[in-house]
Amino acid sequence: MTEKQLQRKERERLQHRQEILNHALDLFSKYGFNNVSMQQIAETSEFAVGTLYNFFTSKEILFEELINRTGEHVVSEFMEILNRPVSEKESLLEFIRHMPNIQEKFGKIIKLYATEVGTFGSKFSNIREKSKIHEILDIKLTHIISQGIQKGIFRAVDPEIAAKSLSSILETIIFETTGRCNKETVTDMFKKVEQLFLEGLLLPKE
Amino acid sequence: MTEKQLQRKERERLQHRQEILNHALDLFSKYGFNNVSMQQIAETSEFAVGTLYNFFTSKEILFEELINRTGEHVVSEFMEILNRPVSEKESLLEFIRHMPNIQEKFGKIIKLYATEVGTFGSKFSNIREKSKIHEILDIKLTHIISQGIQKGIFRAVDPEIAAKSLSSILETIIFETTGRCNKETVTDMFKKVEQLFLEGLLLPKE
DNA sequence: TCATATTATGAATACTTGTTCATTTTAAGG
DNA sequence: CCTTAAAATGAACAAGTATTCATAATATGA
Repeated sequence: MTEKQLQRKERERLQHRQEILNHALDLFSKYGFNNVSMQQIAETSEFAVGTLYNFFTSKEILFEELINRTGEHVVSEFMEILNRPVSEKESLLEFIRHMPNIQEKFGKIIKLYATEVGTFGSKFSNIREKSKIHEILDIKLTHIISQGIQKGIFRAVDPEIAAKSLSSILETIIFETTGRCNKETVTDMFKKVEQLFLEGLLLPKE
Repeated sequence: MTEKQLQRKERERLQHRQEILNHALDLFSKYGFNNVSMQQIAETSEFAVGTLYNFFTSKEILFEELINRTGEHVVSEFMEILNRPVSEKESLLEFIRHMPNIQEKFGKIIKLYATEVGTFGSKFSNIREKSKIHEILDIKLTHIISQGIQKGIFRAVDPEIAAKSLSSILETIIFETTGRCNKETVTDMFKKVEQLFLEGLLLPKE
């Protein structure tokens, strides 16, 4: 077998693997880990059950691969935005403004992650640290807000609660819109978060 | 059989039923619907499996009873607070300040509800409208904030997003603290939400 | 104490679903 | 065309668990 053919075979194998992961993500994020059978994943991705087991040694491993692989993408995309050398206010602004893209690209995985790993994480033992979306994001946001307070840009609120507050409303919107709304609606919702979060609720003079 | 004895039997039966529901809530909220077996519920509540089926025709029905019964309690407690005849600002304030009690009494059910019904609600067909915690709460909060804006108490933010924002940070805290933190810690966290949410993040003059 | 009705029991059953593996299909190279 | 290795297949198997039901325990009233 020539070198080129080996490469093609390798590519095809990866392609098939990815196909399975994609369909699994679709199903898991819609119905939850326990409500999707290997049969269903096989049918949907047009392979036989046995084939799935040529790629993944168990259903749990398949799930963990999904989370680890995609989770790291989400985290690195978050970080890329939040590490840009701009002011703390700009940083949060850009973060919120990128949310429609994040939702489009990663809505399903974020939903799945929050539902399965966030709540019953103990069940899955091989989730890599690098893909722990929530923890990493909250730490980073806390740091940014904390800096902003020190510089007198933000009010002296509790940075950790402010970070959690931001990440939880963003997650809620991702939850509610993924697989249901068009991008325009989504963009509009995040725009409103921007106004709410960066301007505050109460009028200064009451 | 005398009248009184019938009443006692009836009371005992209800007592047993409640016992089962209590232990089921404990288990479900810790491990999730699918990760708890009827055997486990039976052992924990010190009845035989068969006895559970004298009270509930199926595992699903048991779960739905739990959600319906307790869900309505949660909703009515929320409403009692939010319907008091005080200003919009006071209303939200009292709501947030009651959260430690809510968490103590209803943390488990709120967690369970969000995890199972909120995300895969389609699986359970008999959840009563009256117990749809999220929907009802968000509508009420939206209304209050909307009123507050009209009266010039609040900034002109989007009321629906503001409502979602508040409810989601409160839910997040309930998630993170239930079964893990003492009441003092919990009270402290909600205090910080109060400051953040009612005073706003950005300084008026920057 | 006995007869009866109600409630509790848990071994047995039925069904779902994750996993395996002997067999078939595919395709590259001679 | 034949050989061979890699990949795909899906029927069969294994394990777990929801549910049933014949039997036992319990309590009531005569």
